[in-house]
Parts: sequence; structure tokens; C-alpha cells
Amino acid sequence: MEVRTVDTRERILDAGERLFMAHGYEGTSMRQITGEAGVNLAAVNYHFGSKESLMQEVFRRRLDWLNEERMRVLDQLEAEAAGLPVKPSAIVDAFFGTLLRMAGDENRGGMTFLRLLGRTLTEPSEFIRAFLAHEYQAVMDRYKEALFKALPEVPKAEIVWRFHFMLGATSYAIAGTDALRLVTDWQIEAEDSTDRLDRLVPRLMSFLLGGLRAPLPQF
Amino acid sequence: MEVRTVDTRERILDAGERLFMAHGYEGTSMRQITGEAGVNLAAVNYHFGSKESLMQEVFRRRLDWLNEERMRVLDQLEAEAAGLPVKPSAIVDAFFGTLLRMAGDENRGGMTFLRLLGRTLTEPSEFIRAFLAHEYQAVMDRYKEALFKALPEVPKAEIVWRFHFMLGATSYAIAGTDALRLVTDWQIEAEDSTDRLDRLVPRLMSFLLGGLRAPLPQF
DNA sequence: TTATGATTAAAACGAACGTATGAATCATAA
DNA sequence: TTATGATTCATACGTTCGTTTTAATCATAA
Repeated sequence: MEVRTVDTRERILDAGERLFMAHGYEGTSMRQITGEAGVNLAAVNYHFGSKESLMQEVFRRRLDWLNEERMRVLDQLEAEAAGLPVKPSAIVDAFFGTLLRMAGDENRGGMTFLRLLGRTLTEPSEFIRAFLAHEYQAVMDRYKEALFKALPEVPKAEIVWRFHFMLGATSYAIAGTDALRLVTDWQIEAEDSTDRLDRLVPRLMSFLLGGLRAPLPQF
Repeated sequence: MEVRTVDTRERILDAGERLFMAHGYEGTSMRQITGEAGVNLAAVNYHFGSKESLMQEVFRRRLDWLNEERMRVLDQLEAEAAGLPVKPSAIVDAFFGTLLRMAGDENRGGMTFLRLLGRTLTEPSEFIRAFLAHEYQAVMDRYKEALFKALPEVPKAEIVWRFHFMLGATSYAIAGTDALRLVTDWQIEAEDSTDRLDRLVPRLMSFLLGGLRAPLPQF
């Protein structure tokens, strides 16, 4: 009774993850999902209730671990710091590095999930935004507070904005690995894909830290 | 014979721009568009041929001007520099500042178009990506070359990546003005919307330049 | 072995989709 | 004023959408 259920659920989640990533939420049909998963059309509604609930479950499966891990790493950093502020670079790595390192872990969705997440953060559908905002709120608040402490001389509003910019650069870097042929041509194409991922992390980290620590704008 | 045609076309483009921004391409129906525009359902197919062609025309109406302006500004910067390399900050402002200043120009789409553009850059639909890549190619190449000259000591691949990151931060900052309640709560909400836009430009510029000039990652 | 509840399967539902058609209406030039 | 071509209109086409229903099939416990 259990074996086939888990199998079916998992197959649907995998197919949904890949197809939502490739074609977006509205652009993916239930028939595509069940077709790719090799299950009956009615299986999604039976196991998840609706297409919306499936989408939420696709995210929950990955985000639960990611955000717990982010909390755990930050806990550890703060424990090691023993009351002193944590270095900004460590905070940025805890938040964005933990995310990016998921790309290499096929058991946690790998690149597919990361690209889905990157795309979804700018997705218009209301229910997805509401869901993600809820899922992320606690982690966001913790990291904002950590950055406030790490950069006491920077106005809080500036930190929030720069966190926002960092999120954007990261989402885009992930989502657009092949989407954004706009900028890239031969210079990047030359590297193979594992190389590209290994090198993306330090490259992006340098960029994010440079932006975070840039001189404040004068109005 | 001309008055009503232009009117109808324009009303459809305006409605399409707003609805594609709010609900995405797949999430917007012809009936929504023609309903909001106050025109007959068949008008889109009559004037534009298809939904895809309408989407392309929505972008072309704004991008033609934007990219010409970007070319013009860069021409002028290079003329003023008289053979010497242009300052990176000036190049970044010419590309991203020109874009961001569209937000204040309601005649050129204002915030609505900017948010549509930001969201579309991560949109999965194949025909949109192909279209944008084609529309952008010449401008991208010009700006990449300018940055190569402005930063001769930085490897070209690094510059391309950082251009990519800058695009991401900018798209996201625009698209997520209200989408990304993830990070922001009271700190940003406090400012009213015109204030927010005026202050976004220098804030984003500082961040982008900080990222562009960050120390290179060591592998 | 049979009864039971969980799962899968096939088929159909009404609604909404993008597009096409042909007649009505309009503005203009002859 | 009438003829002509452009535009608007109501309507319908064929598909596809997400979901529901009812029956068949499965695994397990009594």
C-alpha cells in the first residue's frame, strides 16, 4: 500500500519540478506532468488535491531542508562568534552559498530546482508569491538581523535594499544559466557545465560582497 | 480611417503591457486584454495577427527607443573620451541608468514596462527569449566591448559574468518592487513610491559598481 | 480466503482558450 | 452621393484546460 504511493507521488513531484522549471506554472499542463511521470491523469488530484497544491509541494520538498540548513549554519556561526558580530562574508555565504551548493546535490533537486526557484521569484502568480513569502519569512528575518549586527554603521534600509539586490543577482545567475544568452556567447560557453557551476559560486560571491560593501550612495 | 485604428492598436498595447506584467504571458488571455482595452475580441488578431505577435509588439514599442538611446549615449561618451577608455561608472549608468530612468517616463511605459521587462527576462517561453536575444544583441555587444576597454586588466569572462549579475540585480529590483515582500517590510514600505524610485537609482548604481569592481575571485 | 481500504484507471465534465468567419459599420475618394 | 476599402462586431470553431466521477485493481489484515 505504501510502496506504489510514494513512488507515484515522487514521480509526479520530479516531473512537476522539471516541467515548471522549463515552461512555468501556467505553461505546464496536468497532462504533460502525468505523461512525463508515467502516471494516470487523475493521480495529481488524488495525491495533491490540485495543481496549485502540487506546485506548493514541489517547493516545500526542497525549501524545508534549505531553510533549516540556513538556520543551522547561522546558528553555528553565531555560536562561534560568541556574542561578537559575524563577518558579512560569512553571512552571505551561509545564505547564498548554501543555496548554490544545492545545485550540485541531485538528491535535493540540483540545478533543476535552483532554476525553478530563480524563475519563480519573479513569477507573477499571486498564490506562489504568497506561499514563498510565508515560507521564507522566518529565515529572512534572522538573516536581516544578522546583517544589521554585522554592519552597524550602515542604515538598515540600505542593508535591506542590498539584500534585495543580492537575491536578484543570484536568482538571475541561476535561472539564466542558459536563459541568458543575451550577454554571454563564446566567453562562457567554452567552459563545460560542471566547471561553470564550480566557478559560478566564487564569482558570484565576490560580486555580492563587492555590492554589499560598496560605498553608500549620497542623495 | 486612421484615428480609430491607432487608438485601438494603442489601447490594446497598453492593456497587454499591463496585463502581461501582472499575470505573465501564459496567464493573460485575449479576452482579458480586449476587455480591459474596451475593444472587440477579434481586434488583436486583426491588428497584430496573433497573441505572440502582440507580445513582441508590446516589447518593440519600448525597446526600440531604449536601445537606440543606449547606443546614442555610449556614442557620446566615447566621443567625449576621444580614444581614451570610458569610465566604468559612466558605462554602467549609460546602460542601467537609461533603463531605470524610463520608470519615470509614463509616455515610455514607466514602471509598468520596466516590471514587465524584468519579469520576462527570466520567463521560460522560448519565442520570447529568442525575440529578446535578437533585439538586444547589438547593444549588448557594444557595451561588452566598452567594458572590455574600460577594464583591460580584468579577464573578459569575468566582465561578462558581472554584466550578467548586474542585469539580474537590476531586473529583480524592478520586477520585485512589490513582488518581493520577502526581504522588505517596514524599512522600505515607509517611503512613498516616487521617493522610492528616486532613491532606487543611486542605491542600485552603488551596488552595481561595487560588484563590478570587486576583487577577482581566486580559484 | 475473504473483506476492506487505498490506489489506479478510463472517461467525461463544463469552462476557457486562441483563432477564424462573414456580416455590419465606418471614413474617405471619386 | 455613391463606391470602396478599412475596421469593428457578434458568433462560432475546434482544442485544451483542471477537475470529477465511477469502476477496476491492488495490497493488506482478519
